Amino acid sequence: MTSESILPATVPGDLGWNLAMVLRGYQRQLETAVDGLPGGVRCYQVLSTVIHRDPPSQQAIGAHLAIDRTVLTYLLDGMVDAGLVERIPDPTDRRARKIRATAEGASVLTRYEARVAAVEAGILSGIPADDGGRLAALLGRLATSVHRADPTASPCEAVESLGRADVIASRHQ
Amino acid sequence: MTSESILPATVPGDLGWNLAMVLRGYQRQLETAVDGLPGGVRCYQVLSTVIHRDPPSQQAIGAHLAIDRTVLTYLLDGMVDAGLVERIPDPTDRRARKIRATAEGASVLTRYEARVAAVEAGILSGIPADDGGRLAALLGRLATSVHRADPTASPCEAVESLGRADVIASRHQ
DNA sequence: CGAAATGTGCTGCTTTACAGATCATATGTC
DNA sequence: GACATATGATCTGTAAAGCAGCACATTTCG
Repeated sequence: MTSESILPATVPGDLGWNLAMVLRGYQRQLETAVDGLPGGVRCYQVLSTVIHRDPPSQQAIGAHLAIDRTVLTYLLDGMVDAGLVERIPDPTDRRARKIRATAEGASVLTRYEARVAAVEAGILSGIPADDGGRLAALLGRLATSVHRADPTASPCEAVESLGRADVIASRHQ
Repeated sequence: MTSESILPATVPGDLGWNLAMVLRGYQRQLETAVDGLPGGVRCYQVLSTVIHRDPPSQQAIGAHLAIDRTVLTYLLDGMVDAGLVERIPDPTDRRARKIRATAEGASVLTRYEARVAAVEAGILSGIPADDGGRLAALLGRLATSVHRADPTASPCEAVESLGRADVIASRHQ
């Protein structure tokens, strides 16, 4: 009862509706923004994950993005065919395949990241700029907490602890 | 370039990842919370929409919840069979079917709303309480703006303007 | 060396969403 | 009033996506 006051005047279920509405609008715009990539939005997500988080295996990618292993297989097939990434046998564990971005994959990602950033800014432009920043920051913290409580997302916990400031610096040319 | 500063230190695509992560954790918990309803989460959403927003037709429900007309048909079939709602020919336009909740449907919704509210509070408990409230409020405003910019969601614009304070009052017993 | 465990790829099944046609009703025009 | 067109709902068939299960290669443990 005491925690009721933290919620504004909404109906139970509005949180999910709001999340779904924002995510749907975001993903629809993103679909046009990543037009040309084999596999659509997921291709961008995989490429971004590979470059920015350097996951050790396909399983780590799938766990991070909630993509089924079997789906990831043919998704990566298309990306390999397009020359964006390559499968390299992990020298330390030859069962696993290390997914590494090619030079073209890196340049393609840089190009598309500008579009994606524009889409995100466009979505957030619906509310005042400082509120947009606050929302993005709060959402990031909430996602981290949800992610931590999620039992299925254990493999990328190690990746989570990797530094991110250097990664961000690298994308600003 | 000037709008870059409104974004915190994130990679382009993180907004979508954060949204998807939170929504996925939310919906997973919700699935267990609405266990017993015919149609799962969507049944709850439809029931909540019918009672709280009083949509004039099935089309309005589908547009509001982004449910395809054909899917909504058999989803409502299950709800009618369960005695939660009933299809009433609209006297003003007999092509349309007015979906009205039965007395049992209303009581069922009230019961399940407590569970859903608990899930939402649990999700938001991952961050400080006042931040959770701020996030929910900001997300609501952002969802409204996205919704307004969404051309496919026009039919429920009229419903949007309906009062909500009375609805909230009624759900507190 | 043998046995269990793990990563990956392949196959088939189930569920789900979407497009098209159909029927009933409403609206506009003559 | 008669007709053509538009809209809401339902039904049918098709396409896509996810998931469980099996198979193969490789690692790790006993």
